[in-house]
Amino acid sequence: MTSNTADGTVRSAEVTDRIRTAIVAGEFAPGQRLVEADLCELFHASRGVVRAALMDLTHEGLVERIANRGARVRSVSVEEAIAITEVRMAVEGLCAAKAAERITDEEITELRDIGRRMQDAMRAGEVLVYSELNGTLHDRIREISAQPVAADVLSNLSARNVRHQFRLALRPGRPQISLPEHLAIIDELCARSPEGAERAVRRHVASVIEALREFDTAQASPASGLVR
Amino acid sequence: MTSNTADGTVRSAEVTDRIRTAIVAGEFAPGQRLVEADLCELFHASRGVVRAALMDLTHEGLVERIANRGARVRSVSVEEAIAITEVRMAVEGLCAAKAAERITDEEITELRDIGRRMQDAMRAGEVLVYSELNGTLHDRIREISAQPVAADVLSNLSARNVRHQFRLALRPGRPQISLPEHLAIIDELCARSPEGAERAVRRHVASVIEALREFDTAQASPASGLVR
DNA sequence: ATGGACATTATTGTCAACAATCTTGGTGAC
DNA sequence: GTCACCAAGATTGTTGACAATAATGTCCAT
Repeated sequence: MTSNTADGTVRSAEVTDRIRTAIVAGEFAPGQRLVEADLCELFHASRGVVRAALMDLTHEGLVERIANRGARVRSVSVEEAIAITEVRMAVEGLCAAKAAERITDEEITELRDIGRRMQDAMRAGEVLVYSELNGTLHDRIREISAQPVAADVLSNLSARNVRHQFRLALRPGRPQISLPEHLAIIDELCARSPEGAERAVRRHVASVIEALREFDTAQASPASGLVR
Repeated sequence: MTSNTADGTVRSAEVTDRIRTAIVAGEFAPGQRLVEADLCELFHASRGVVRAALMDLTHEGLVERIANRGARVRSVSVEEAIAITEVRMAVEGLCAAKAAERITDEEITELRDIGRRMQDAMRAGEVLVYSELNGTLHDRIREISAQPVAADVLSNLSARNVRHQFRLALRPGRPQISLPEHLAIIDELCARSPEGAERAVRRHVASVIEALREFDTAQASPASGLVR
């Protein structure tokens, strides 16, 4: 049951969600123009709500708008994905440090459990399960840190990056690299060491950046340097 | 010459700017309700543009909106100001590190010049000049770092914090504390030391947090603990 | 052919009216 | 007196129509 009105039109938040989903899922390709009238027809909504949705998504960094010239799906270059991840590294480091100070005994067992399940998933080759656990781990650290501003910033940053994030997770060999890093983060948190946790998070995200860079060149070189 | 239309109504961006200015200047007090109809009359704009402006400002963190219940000026508690500043610390640390890697010789002389002028301003007791130089220093570091995402996040964070930032700068004795910290940042940047610059920035922002905390208790205690 | 002025079209920006929703004050039953 | 309920008012959410703007195509002079 959606929050549609009786006549089949949808509310503002719904339209925002649906456009966001479509962008994240790749149904709207990066760079594609988003003409308000088209979206109205597609979602059976009025232009007002579509406009509002586009404004929201612009602030989320998923859509790019130029005055009087319309909106388009923002295409995040690898370069920008790296910049986003660099900031994530700084802020997640902060979260980890704060989480290490505040973590409770129950949360420690919870994180250890997540770590175990990540190991299992990797051994079983369950890439998607691993990727999902990865997400919950990062989320839980945010929550434990009790730093609402950081959580806000991070949710914004990862929204922009979903595409790269996703493609990266599916890279063969990637879980093998990131698993020990994740386990190290969990260890430091459970040892209640703020400095250690921050260091571990930074090491991890630095390795993500490294992988993004490799991904960039790996993509560019098969076309014998003509791309970019 | 503003971007007004012939009949005296104003464009969307104008209204956003004017509301933002009014909030930052304190004309709209924290917690004050912002009724769309009132703002329409005040700025001679239609409700559509006022709504858009409020949405923008909501994303900037200056305004708080609850569905069907309207918007109000977001009141940033000292607690939240500290959280904001903590994130700023992390991100500005990143900027400083990157800036130290990229800084040119011209920029080094420029920063040294800012440092000298800050010393002069403090010796002369010119608090406002000092405060302004403080702002330009932080801005220049951002620019030199060439980290657009970090710049984005930071501009958002400081927009939310203007009020506390301002009150803090006017505190007697504050420049005496922060000046050496600023000079240390400049020194590390000019020495092109990423780690040193990040450390110096963190030390500085940590001292800002400390000052915010003191400010909090200094405000609370005169009322003999009844506040909070 | 080419380049510039002009009309055309596609698209976004703005507005005022209407609908939905929440708050507030009152009324009556208990 | 207090609670639930309902009506009235205030305020936000939505819509479709209209205005303004930028992109595109056309025509004519050179």
